[in-house]
Amino acid sequence: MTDAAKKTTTRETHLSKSYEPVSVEARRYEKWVADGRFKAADDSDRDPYCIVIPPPNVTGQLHLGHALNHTLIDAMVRRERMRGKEALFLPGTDHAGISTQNVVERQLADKEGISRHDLGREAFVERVWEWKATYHDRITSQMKKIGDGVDWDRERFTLDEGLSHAVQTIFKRLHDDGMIYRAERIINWCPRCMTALSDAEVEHSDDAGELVSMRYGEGENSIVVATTRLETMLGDTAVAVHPDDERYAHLVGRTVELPFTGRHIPVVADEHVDPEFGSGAVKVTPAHDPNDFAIGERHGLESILIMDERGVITAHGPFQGLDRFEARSAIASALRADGRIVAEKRPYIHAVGHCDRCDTTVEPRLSKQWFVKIERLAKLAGDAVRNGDTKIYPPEMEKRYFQWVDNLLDWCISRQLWWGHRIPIWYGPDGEQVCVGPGEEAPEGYTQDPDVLDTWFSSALWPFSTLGWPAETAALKKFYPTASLITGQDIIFFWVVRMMMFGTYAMGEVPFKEVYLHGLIRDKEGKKMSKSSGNGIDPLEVVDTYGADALRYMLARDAQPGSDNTASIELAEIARNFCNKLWNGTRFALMSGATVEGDLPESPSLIDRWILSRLSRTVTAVDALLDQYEFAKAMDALYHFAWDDVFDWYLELTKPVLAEGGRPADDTRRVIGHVFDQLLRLLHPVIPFVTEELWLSLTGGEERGESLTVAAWPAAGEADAESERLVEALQHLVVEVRRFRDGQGVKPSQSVAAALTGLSDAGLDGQERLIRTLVRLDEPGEGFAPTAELAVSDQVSVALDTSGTIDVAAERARLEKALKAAQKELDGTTKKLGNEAFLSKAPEAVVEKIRTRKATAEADIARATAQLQRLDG
RNA sequence: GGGUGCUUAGCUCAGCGGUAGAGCGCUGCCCUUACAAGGCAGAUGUCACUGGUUCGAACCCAGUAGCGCCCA
Repeated sequence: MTDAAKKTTTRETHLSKSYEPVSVEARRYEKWVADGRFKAADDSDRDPYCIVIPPPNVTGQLHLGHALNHTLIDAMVRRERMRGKEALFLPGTDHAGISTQNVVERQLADKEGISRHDLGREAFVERVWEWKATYHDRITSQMKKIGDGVDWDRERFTLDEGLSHAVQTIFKRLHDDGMIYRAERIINWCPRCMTALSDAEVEHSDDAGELVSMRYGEGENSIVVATTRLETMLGDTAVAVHPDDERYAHLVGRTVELPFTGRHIPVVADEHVDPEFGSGAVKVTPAHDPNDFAIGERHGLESILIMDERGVITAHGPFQGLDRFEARSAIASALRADGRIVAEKRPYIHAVGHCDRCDTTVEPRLSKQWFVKIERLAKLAGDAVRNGDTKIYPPEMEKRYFQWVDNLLDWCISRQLWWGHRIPIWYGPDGEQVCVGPGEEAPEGYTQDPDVLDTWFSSALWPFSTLGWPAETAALKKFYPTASLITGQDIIFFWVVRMMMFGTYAMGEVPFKEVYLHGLIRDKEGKKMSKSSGNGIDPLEVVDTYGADALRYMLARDAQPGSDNTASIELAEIARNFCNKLWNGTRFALMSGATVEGDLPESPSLIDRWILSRLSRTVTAVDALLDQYEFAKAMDALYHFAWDDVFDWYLELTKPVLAEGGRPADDTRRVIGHVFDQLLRLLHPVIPFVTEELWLSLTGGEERGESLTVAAWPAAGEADAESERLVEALQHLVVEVRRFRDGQGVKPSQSVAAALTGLSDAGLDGQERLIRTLVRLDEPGEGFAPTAELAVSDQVSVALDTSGTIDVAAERARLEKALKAAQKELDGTTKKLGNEAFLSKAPEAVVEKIRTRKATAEADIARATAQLQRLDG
């Protein structure tokens, strides 16, 4: 810290020879926080710009997907802060009901051999809070390490007091609006987590099972049904056929005997049966299948639950006490022994639902749960996007949004867990039921519903509960609706849609004006990264090895809207190399006396005009790209401006000027200072640490309490096309000479005598000395005897005295290659221009362009040919 | 099964109607006092396949094949 202060106060370049992130990052981050750089004010005159964090699981740890997400959010917010907005990146975490409870239960079992029931609800929840405290510190320190510029004073947790109040408030409001109800329905049940799940928490995969066809009943009174879930037959209460299916018309209204149970079940006619599938007859298990439940309701069938919460068969009979999968094979054997199996298809690939937390096969199960009526909310959420109140980036993602939001079923929100927001419904001794709002007391003698709410129920309030809702806080007024939501496209259904529903419902206004859905992180094989498949790259390891800036840069430069990121450790190295290059470029600028003091020169030199023009174009491009969340392209533009234009050309071009000294050198020092000042600003949102460190060295701003975090974002100036054209000509000349030298095996350090002609015709008056220095061409001296002549362009040619024989073969090869390329170009353009249809139908501008290309090709050929002849001569 | 996207240089990806591009990798030369985590120069492609539209197709249309994702 004191070292750094010394560095900047002396304004000298005590920067190390290469960038060492560890020596910079933690120190910088602490200072930013201490100086309140990320704090947003509720009462400022500045326009608001707020993005709320997609809250990570408080007991989880950051993976690369989080790092990508945070990088993009942080970059957007930092840029807006620099643009003078009241910028807020609001942090927090969620309580992740199921997975957190799972983890703590497992730990209790492993370490103490007890279950949550042994502890009891209160003590168990107490334990989870302890667990939460530990892991909360881990995840926040990770966020600090990757440089999240969040307002820590506003950090929220879904289970904290304010947010719990918000949950209770909206529950009560929805309840009183008739939009929350309790009903017996078929829900997704996880027999391992022992709780209901919402549709979104079920993942379907195509699994290999078996399709077994079996016969119910005997003789004329028999019917064949097929199933992949044999065990459910114990709960069958009917067989259904299509009403028009003549094969079974005689059976409708009669009963067949259900094996093992002694029950006689009716054959019913139902239009929803597909007569084409299997035998055309289906078994009906209303308590264990949503379609069968619907059939059951239509025909007044009994619903028989045949297993308990763990998936163990409870139906009386030989299979009682077996797990559902054990029962499946036991039943198969028994049926086979009975001669009832008429066909078996194995493997039979079919979609099977799995719990997205533990991968256990989900059991559809009749159960009494709480639901949110979705229709009105879904319409609000869908219309908000249709109306353009919220804009989705990339736009293709809208389809996926509508596909979900327009086909939503009622949302099952109750969970049979202890960790979460307890449902604020209380039951009276005589079956009364009241919803208790915030600040209200349940009547004496009532007991509260034991279940808790789906975590996403509270996450859905996040964009406004975190700002103080339901209180009409200044923060809420200032920052709602938030500017944007940036999140992975995999949680569009869990989270984005639900925030849209609750936001529009509770606030009457969308929660965010834009949504940017970024891709997932994959490994080099295209697989989704995960800890279980062992292909994960730990972002914190990347930080330790290459620095947070390298991590952020690597992620941002690969973030293309609509496609996933392919991460590999090599990308981190590339990113680190860029940071190092920037470090050294700036170090050189400082050593050259670059300054940000005073006005820019009134009449800058050609190369200064050129770099200022390139800067202007870069600012324009980066702004346009970032406005569209085109991070990869913005980074590409910055990369090329920095590396190609500034480091490879501009700095090299300034060296001779600086060596010359005098006023031109002073002017250029000022321009170098400006260019680096602006470049560092442009890069700061993505690579905040290295840019801050360098910028403070460049400007000496630390002692004045300055920081790049709050420095003004660059404004694009005018482009200067003339300077760009001239410098391009100069670059072309330089490259041609270098090629020649390289082809001739002339060492870079070796000077060659040369005469340059036609520079003023090419508009490069006054650049001769610069060019000579750059490519080591000495003035022709006594006895100058050119051995080769390079016709660089129509105007410029260079005669070189290589003081000896030249490698004719190499030079000929070089020229012949150029000639061949030009000839190909001439052939192509000549053919086009000889095509009547092309001339009459193509736009004039295109025809003109082809004519120019043809002329250029002709000139190139003439020059190359002449040079080849000279070689022979 | 219904949607939706992808297939371009060895790898990762841009380009989406008018000269095929980038980064990395590769080849050669160079420790040129900012940087070898670097510099200079160079090589590299039947733009998946088959038809069609067009003066002109990597780009538009149709079909085929492979891969991916979402939803059931």
